[in-house]
Amino acid sequence: MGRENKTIYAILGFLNHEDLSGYDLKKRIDGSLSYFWAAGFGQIYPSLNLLERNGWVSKKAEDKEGGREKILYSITESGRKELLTWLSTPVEKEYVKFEILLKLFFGSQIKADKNIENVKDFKDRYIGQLGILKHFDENLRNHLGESEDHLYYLLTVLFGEKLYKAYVEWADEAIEVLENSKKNNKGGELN
Amino acid sequence: MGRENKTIYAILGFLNHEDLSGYDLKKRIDGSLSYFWAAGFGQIYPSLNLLERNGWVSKKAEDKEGGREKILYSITESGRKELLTWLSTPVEKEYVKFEILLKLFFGSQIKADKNIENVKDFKDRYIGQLGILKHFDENLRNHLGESEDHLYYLLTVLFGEKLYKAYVEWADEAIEVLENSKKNNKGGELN
DNA sequence: TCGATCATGTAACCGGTTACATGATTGT
DNA sequence: ACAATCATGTAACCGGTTACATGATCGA
Repeated sequence: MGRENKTIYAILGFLNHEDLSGYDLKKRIDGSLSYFWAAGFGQIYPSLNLLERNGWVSKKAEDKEGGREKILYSITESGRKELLTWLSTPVEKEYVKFEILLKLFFGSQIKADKNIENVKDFKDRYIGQLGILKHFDENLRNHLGESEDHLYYLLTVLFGEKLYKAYVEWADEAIEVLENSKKNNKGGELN
Repeated sequence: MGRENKTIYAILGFLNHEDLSGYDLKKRIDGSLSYFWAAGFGQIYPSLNLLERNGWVSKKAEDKEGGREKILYSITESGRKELLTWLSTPVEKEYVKFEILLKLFFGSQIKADKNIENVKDFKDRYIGQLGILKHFDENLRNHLGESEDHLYYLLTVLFGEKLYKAYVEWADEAIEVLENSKKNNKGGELN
């Protein structure tokens, strides 16, 4: 599972820009990281406590006329140092699980058409996602230069586009291979 | 986290071919699924117990002259039914976390060169993996037709190749963008 | 009035990882 | 003699998800 709570770095990263509450952090994460790094309240609030115990963030209740109290967190100097250290550390190997592949690996046990259907479902999902990413992409390109950050945001979007395109291309190939295998039962011609 | 232990289907899938022990299952998984679905002993043995409690597998001690006892598991009729049902069910949305993107998202906080280094590390890892997959690919193509299974195995390998190629292509683009941003500080020209 | 949003948290649970315990056999 | 492999498991722990509890404000 990666053995270390890296969501704390997502939190530190945002707090490095501005003071935020747990609720705000959730919105920031949902709005920009969620495609490759999601987090729920059940993880954010405990993580904030952990960060505070480590002295990497400090909290203060925001004065607020009316409404529920809001707790704002600020990054500390040692928190900023921790963030920068982590940013400069080489990435660990990612660990990915693809249910679609687990299903296909044992696919000979069911009809080819069923497998094709599963692959099509998979494909359609990412065609939809590609459309969303395209908007992000265009938006970011229009605002490049306003802030150096946008360049980095764009790099993450480019990754998503490459990734989802690879999914879709693979799905098309897989569907073709499976369609062929229905006709010539002896394994189907490849290439 | 996906909310359901899908590793049991990896186990059922292999047991559908032949009776195996927990130890054997680990080797099967390491040898063919581990690129997209890993499992340790600490998960396999408890999962086998769960499968048995559900009546999806049955166990029998294998007679063995000398050496430690070996427990062989066999899939039951209801286990086979469960496997086939799952195989025919549409895949759930996969949930992937990319630490490299989390780092890059906040990349403006450190030197461009450090980010480039991180991306290069990422790239090199997958260039290596691509070499390994190429061997799998060639091997499988040479044995297509021997069993229908090989066609399905090949589809999972094709996925890996597409995926890792996408990683590498993105890395090259990202490195180029970051190199450019070092020269023209105003965000770097894209396209 | 009613649902959405703002806002903070806790508890139960589950999947998965790591470390540990145990001990025989086989190959160098 | 010693390391690797065969072989089965347990316990502690951790990251993460889901559901629950609570209550105010704001717009339709």
